[in-house]
Amino acid sequence: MCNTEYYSQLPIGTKALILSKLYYSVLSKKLESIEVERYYSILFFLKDNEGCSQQQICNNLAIDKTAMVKIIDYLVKIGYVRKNINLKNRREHFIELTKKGLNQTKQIVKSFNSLDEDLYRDLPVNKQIIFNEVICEMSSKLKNLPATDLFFDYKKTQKTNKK
Amino acid sequence: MCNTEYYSQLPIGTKALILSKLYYSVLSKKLESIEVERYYSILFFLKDNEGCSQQQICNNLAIDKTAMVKIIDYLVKIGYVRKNINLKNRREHFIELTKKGLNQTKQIVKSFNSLDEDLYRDLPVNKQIIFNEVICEMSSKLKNLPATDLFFDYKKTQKTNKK
DNA sequence: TAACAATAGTTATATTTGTAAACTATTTTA
DNA sequence: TAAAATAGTTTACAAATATAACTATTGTTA
Repeated sequence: MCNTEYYSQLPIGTKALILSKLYYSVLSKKLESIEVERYYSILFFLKDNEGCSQQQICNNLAIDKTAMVKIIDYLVKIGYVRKNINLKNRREHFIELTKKGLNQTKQIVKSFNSLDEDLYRDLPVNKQIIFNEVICEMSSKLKNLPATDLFFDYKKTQKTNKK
Repeated sequence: MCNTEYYSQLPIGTKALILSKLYYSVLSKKLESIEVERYYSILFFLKDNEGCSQQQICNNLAIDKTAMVKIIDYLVKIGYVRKNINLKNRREHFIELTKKGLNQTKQIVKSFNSLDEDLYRDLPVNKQIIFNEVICEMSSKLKNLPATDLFFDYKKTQKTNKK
């Protein structure tokens, strides 16, 4: 037989995945009027971290760097961001929001914040703090456990030149 | 300029998404010896909910039902699950683990549990409880907010017969 | 009870994302 | 200076996501 409210018995990672799916589904609804339908978290991140390199976005948001190339290309195409070579380290590209991108991103940030407020409403502040502490600690613990190297470049190139 | 530890300032949904990515990346590493490389949460769910319908899995794990068809087909093909028509409601298919599937799932459950234990270790029990309360409450709140109907079939067919 | 709506699952299609490998260009290290 | 590491790109393919239309079955109601 099948429980209807099984959520609380699920593993931590599964709970987190479901929470994020529900969250982004609600957020997308709130942001239907915006041109972009995704990449909200990247724009959110860029607003606070102007002139970031692509790799820094990847590291902070756990997104693969080959996926990031396409995302940035798309955001450049629709005029949300600009790409400038770092003259001090010509491998790096600084990513910056354009005026248009910044305007749209302000709305995105507002939606993120209002949704977070909805979720924190009626929740005692000490519980909010503990929730944040715990989720941060868990992510930082996980970063130090052996993983399939999905997002980070931990010596991916040890098998040099295949021949 | 770019912070290296920006995580704590991210929105709730983004934190949850990153946590789940890190979690599954570590879990996959632990389960490298297992034949399947994904669908761990579905097998975990089935172990406690034998004879579930596909729709019930979808509702509980927030997975789209068209994706579920392919996943179940695959799990049937590799001999992990069985599909039986519910004779009391012939639209429904009961999904059950086979002996092989159950054996593999036991290892999967073990890995989930040991990873959760790692994450809870050194964390006071009251914080563990609050974390779970909060994450459950948030998911249940989100289910009651307007969303793009990704996973659930809330009157998707209101625009009848297109003509 | 006949028409209609709702539900469970399927198929088809298109787009996006995930993953791996190999690659250029640049910088760092030995 | 040669080798290794880093940042980003390209290609190719597998898998996930999203939409729409579909069958079969069950529930509702005029």
